[in-house]
Amino acid sequence: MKKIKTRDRILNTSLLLFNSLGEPNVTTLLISDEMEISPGNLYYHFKSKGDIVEELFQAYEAEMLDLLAVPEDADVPMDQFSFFLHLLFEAVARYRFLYQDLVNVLSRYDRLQVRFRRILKKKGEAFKVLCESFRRQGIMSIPEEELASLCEQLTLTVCYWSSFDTLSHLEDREAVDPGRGVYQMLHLLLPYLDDDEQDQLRLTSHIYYR
Amino acid sequence: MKKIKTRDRILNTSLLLFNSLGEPNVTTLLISDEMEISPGNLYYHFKSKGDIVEELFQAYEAEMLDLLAVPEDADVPMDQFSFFLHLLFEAVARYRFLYQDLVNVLSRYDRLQVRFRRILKKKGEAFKVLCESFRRQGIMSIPEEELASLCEQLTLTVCYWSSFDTLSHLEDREAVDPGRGVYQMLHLLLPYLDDDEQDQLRLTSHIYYR
DNA sequence: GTCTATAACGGGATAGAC
DNA sequence: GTCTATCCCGTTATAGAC
Repeated sequence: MKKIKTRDRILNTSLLLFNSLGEPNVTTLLISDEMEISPGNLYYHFKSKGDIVEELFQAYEAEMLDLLAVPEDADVPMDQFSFFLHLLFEAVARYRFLYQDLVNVLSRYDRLQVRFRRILKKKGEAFKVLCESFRRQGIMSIPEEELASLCEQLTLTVCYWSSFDTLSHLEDREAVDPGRGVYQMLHLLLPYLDDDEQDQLRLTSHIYYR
Repeated sequence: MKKIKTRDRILNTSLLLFNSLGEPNVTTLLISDEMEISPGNLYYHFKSKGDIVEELFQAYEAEMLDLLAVPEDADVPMDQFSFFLHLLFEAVARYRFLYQDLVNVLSRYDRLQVRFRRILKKKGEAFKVLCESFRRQGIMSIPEEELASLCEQLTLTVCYWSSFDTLSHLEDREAVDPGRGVYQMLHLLLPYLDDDEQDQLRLTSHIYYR
């Protein structure tokens, strides 16, 4: 039974509160209050609120870059792709405070902007690589121009699905079932797959739809 | 040469500043400063900042509901649909401050939430009606379940495309060319259209791509 | 490392004169 | 309708004792 360092508790509590209330609505006072430590103590560990945000962002960035390191020339089967999507949505959900107030957060902590853009770009590239793998395997056929458009659409959907889903179906900012996002993403691919693969996917994608 | 009422100037200036700097970053002082009136004067016309936001929202709501009143049983041709999309994106662009900080704005002015949700729902329904019109005309074929998914995707894209586009391609919060959004939306329909219509659309959609 | 107290600042909003 | 002056409050951040 190991005692968690205060510094880490601050990070955990902040992430929790940011995700449920939205980063702009969470004050340093609220964080320290929730943890039952003094505000001064919090500022002993972090010199500013922005530092907390940045450190959380760094963790997010690391997880994402790790996940997005897709091998160029592997033949990825469809079910592995679904799994990949699932991990992606889970990572996004864990740091959903970033996405819920994306423009706002990036405008106030502007050093994050370039880094976020880089991740976004990597997402698009990962989708490109994966679709090309599907094409090589002969289970997907799509004209070049439509491929670009599709990858943009996939990238956009990873970003905004959970906000959108919360907005249109739920009351609060609770975590959303990542499955619905995966389902939606798979349906973007669906029309470009060959017939066998389509039927297969129609059957399996229901697993994801709660 | 008619003189514009101060009240309206406040609304115009606010909208301008909200769109370019983000609503959370715009203080009532900045608004009055920009107009070269006193802060007190601003508060003579509006009893709070929230009232300004609400009135702008109301204008947005009116425009939207007007636009979304799609007749149930009309046979809408594809190029009219494109035009509809264009108007939609323009309306969104005019009030982009709402979308750029959507969760944040809706959480701070919570009376807007239900109303925004209602508009969102109407968007989805409008797309449903339009797709069904395409089906009736025999230019589109899509299974029922995929149709639901497609309409959600269209709704999501109307909401977030401009934020996404700004984020991934531009520096500031300037207005985005609505054409790219229309292009992207049309590409979502593309795979479900019959061959003739697809070829047609591939040709015309280039108009929209800047 | 942790506390209490408080400074410093900014933004929303009001009072009252003109 | 418009102005100036000011209040009030929440939030970030620091100082200094324990």
